[in-house]
Amino acid sequence: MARLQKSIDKRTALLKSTLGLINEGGVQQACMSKVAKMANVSPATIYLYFENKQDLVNQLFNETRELFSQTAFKGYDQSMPVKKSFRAIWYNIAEFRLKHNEEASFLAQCESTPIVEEDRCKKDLHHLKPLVDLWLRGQREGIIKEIEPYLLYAYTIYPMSFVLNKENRKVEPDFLEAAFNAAWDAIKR
Amino acid sequence: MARLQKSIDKRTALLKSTLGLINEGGVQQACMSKVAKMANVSPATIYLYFENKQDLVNQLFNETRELFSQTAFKGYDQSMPVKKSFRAIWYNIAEFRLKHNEEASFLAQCESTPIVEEDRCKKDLHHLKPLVDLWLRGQREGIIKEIEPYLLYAYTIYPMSFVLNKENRKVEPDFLEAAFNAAWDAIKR
DNA sequence: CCTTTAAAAGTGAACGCTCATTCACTTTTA
DNA sequence: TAAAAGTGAATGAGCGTTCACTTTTAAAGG
Repeated sequence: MARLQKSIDKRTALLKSTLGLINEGGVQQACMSKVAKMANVSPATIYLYFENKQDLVNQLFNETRELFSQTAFKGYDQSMPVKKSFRAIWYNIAEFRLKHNEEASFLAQCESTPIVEEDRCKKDLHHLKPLVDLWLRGQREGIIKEIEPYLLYAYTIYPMSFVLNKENRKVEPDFLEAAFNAAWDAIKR
Repeated sequence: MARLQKSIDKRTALLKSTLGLINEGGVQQACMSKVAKMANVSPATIYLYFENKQDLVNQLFNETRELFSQTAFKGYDQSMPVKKSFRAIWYNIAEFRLKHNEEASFLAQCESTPIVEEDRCKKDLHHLKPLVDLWLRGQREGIIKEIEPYLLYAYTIYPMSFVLNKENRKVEPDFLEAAFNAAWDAIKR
């Protein structure tokens, strides 16, 4: 049991190290020896937990995006009105960008770079299904513009990865509210 | 004269090869030997035109962004009303994304990846100064929301790199107009 | 409770490969 | 004909990955 926990911790440390190194200098800077050193293990140990480097990066991507989705829909209640729901999800995602800074910029890097293999559904919105459904409901209710979810995403969620970045100054509540209003105005009817 | 032209052509071919390779598989896939082969020169020849790989990538970035700025403000007339000017610039940028597909996705990659050295002004809007000035004028006229240029950019220009991508289906005029309307609605008062 | 023991986990050094860069040399230019 | 441009092969560093080996683990036996 303690043994299992140690194993999990080591795996987590390896993922964390990879995350940090990729954020600092891209994939080529995250070499196996550095990842190993940062996680206080031998390079060979990495191969007990991951098939190879690509597998390491893929798993990091999958788990990071899973964390993203979970945060996005934390406490989401479908019975609320469209705008209120949208606001809740939008702020959840903002919270993710702010609290999990490294994870967020890693995901942003994956979106515009061939780091991760999964090309097929890289650009679809599968991981945001409940949000897409919410938009469709909003469209049926005549609240939201009749444009593709793709566009709705581009003008509400996508900008956050630009706006909420670490090199940014402190993010005031006013700033966040202004950003949310811009997002809502972009897609409301 | 013919000699000078040949020199320029060779340099251009090298930049073009680098662009293509980086887009295909990231910086690590754009190795000097491949760049050389694709441009029909010897690897050693690259070093007649560029100091090293980083210099090659930096120059590619600078010149690509220069092309971007020039396209953005092509035929820009400051005396026109704010919305009309904004529309013209927005469509210019859309044209850039569509016509110079490779250049556009390279720039997008640079924005979220530590490919290029120039960290200082990576995230500022220096290369879009006339647009920022236009926004300020719009704010004075009470047409545009009183929020930072940073945010205005995030909700009007930044989304385009997501929306207008090569793996996207054909871009109809209607689609483009819908995207523009979303952008304008996001920032108009 | 302590010792045994075999499997599991972990290791540092080494291998083979690829890459950026250089160099001695050849070709082109005017 | 000498300077400029271009070259293919060589160099050395760094990478991902493997391997022979050591250490740790925890259940079994006394």
